[in-house]
Amino acid sequence: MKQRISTLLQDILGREVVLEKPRERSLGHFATPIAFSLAKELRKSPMIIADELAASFSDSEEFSSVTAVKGYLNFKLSEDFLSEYGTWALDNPTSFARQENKQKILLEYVSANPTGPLHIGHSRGAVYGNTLYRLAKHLGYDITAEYYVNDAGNQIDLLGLSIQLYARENILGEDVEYPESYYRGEYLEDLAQGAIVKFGKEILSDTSRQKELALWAKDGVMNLIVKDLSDANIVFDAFVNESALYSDWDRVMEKMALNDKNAIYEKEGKLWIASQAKGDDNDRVVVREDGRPTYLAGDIVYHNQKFERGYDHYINIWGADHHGYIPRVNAAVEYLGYDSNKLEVLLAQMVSLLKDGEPYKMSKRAGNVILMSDIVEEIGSDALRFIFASKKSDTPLEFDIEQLKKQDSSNPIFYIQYAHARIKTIISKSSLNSNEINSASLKGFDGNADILLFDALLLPEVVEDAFNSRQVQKLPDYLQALAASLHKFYYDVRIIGREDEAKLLKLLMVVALSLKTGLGLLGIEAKDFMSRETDETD
RNA sequence: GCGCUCUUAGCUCAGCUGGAUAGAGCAAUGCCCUUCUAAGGCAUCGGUCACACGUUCGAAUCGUGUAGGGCGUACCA
Repeated sequence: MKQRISTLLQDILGREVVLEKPRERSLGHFATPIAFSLAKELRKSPMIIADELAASFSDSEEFSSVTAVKGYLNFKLSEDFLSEYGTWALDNPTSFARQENKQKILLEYVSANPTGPLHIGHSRGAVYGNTLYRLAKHLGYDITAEYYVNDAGNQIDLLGLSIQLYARENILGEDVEYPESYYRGEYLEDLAQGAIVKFGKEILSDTSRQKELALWAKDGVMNLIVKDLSDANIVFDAFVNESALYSDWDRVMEKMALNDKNAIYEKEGKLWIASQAKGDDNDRVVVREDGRPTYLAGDIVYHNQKFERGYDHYINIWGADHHGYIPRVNAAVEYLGYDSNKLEVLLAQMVSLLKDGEPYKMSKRAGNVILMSDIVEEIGSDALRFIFASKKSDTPLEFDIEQLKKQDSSNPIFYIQYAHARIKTIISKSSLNSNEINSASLKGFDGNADILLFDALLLPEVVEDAFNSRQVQKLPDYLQALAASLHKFYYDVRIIGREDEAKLLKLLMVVALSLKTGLGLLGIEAKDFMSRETDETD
């Protein structure tokens, strides 16, 4: 809608136009401050320019009025335009807010180490990434969601060791020293018990079999992670194992050397990548003195593989504590002969939890982590998704765990769900059938109904803007505002029994479509009915 | 020290390609159920947009500086 208006204005005014929301709804649907920017070159006052411009829109199908107020140009869309659009949306519900985009995108996110279940910090990036994924799909992009499994390196050794220590302490009853850096948590119990069934008790105390134990256990941990994710409606298209990449290492190094013979060099018995020459602070070690590759080595091979698979654009979602890592990966991508501008790294900032106003320090390796699965169980996946999707991902977020547990109006997801359920209830209570509703027109509203219609039809712009700007929170913000409009309308107008009942119901159906589509993009299912819980037993 | 980033209402956050009176939710206070679910609506309260200077007809938005917070500055991932 906005797109169409915008190009229309460009045709008439002959230049790019910034469209914004007017200060007040009564002024119009769209506004532009273009007269101000023209004022200087035309050497005329903005007021006069705006008046002149307004006059040039005298006969246009799309607008019912174009007015100049204090230098702003305000546009009011015509009833025909809005009615046609709303009817089209109801007739083509699955096409509403959809687009065609040819671009192929590879999205990598979560990629948490397979050393324990996901915690609350991971879930932010997970929700953010999955919401982007859903938006992209809806907009027609060919997008693939991928999880990079770091199943090699120190943390895997540590997993094996941690299981053994846990088992020796809690199952075999030994007195062991359990250093801070080792993993803890209930899941170790299940892994240890599983290991006994699979390998026998001996493996729990045989230090030479740690690796074997770990390699077996990581699959179990991945199952936990996959379940945590799917409980929050997050599903991946592919998993790539770090361990499977190293066979490609020699070829990738040759590839870099072919592009730039100084890309990789040897010093002090180690292999380094000359990332400083590509904007990093220092050069980085990729293979240690003992021949073990560093984490970066895996990422280099992985990114080479990504680019060889040939996408138009690559998006990585990383925790904010990895931001210093971006230059070295970019350096590697360039040494591999690819355009690092195609690689976009989005950072999901830290989540800090408060409990009754006190900071709640999270550490994955301490036992006191807040598990994603616990939160999903307590407040539901819908509320979790909504909370993370409604905050800008690149600013640190702080919230009180007690607030999260509330299931009342302070939880905006209920507010939106309730709006949708109210519409469904009215429609089911009306004596009109769907034919009578669908054949009504969306014209000739009084009161605020036309504003509600316009609001509901804004979804396509919001979806597009939310994805393009990677500002996912614009969608929940919009849905909340739309729900507010609906609730107000519901209060003001008693629909059943009015003579224009059919067209009002049709209007509500457009609102419901917008809410349902929007919620779906957030991975939340719209409810047709909500039963109020009376007495809460806690 | 250096790099990145943040600072907007009591709290959590929007707004930032410069534009009309800086917004929402929560909290607080007061109203509205003989009315399609009150999980709702209405109203009130609440702000020197961290501070200073600069650019501009115009700055929460852009630039510089200051203060304070977070993260990074690994041959950990």
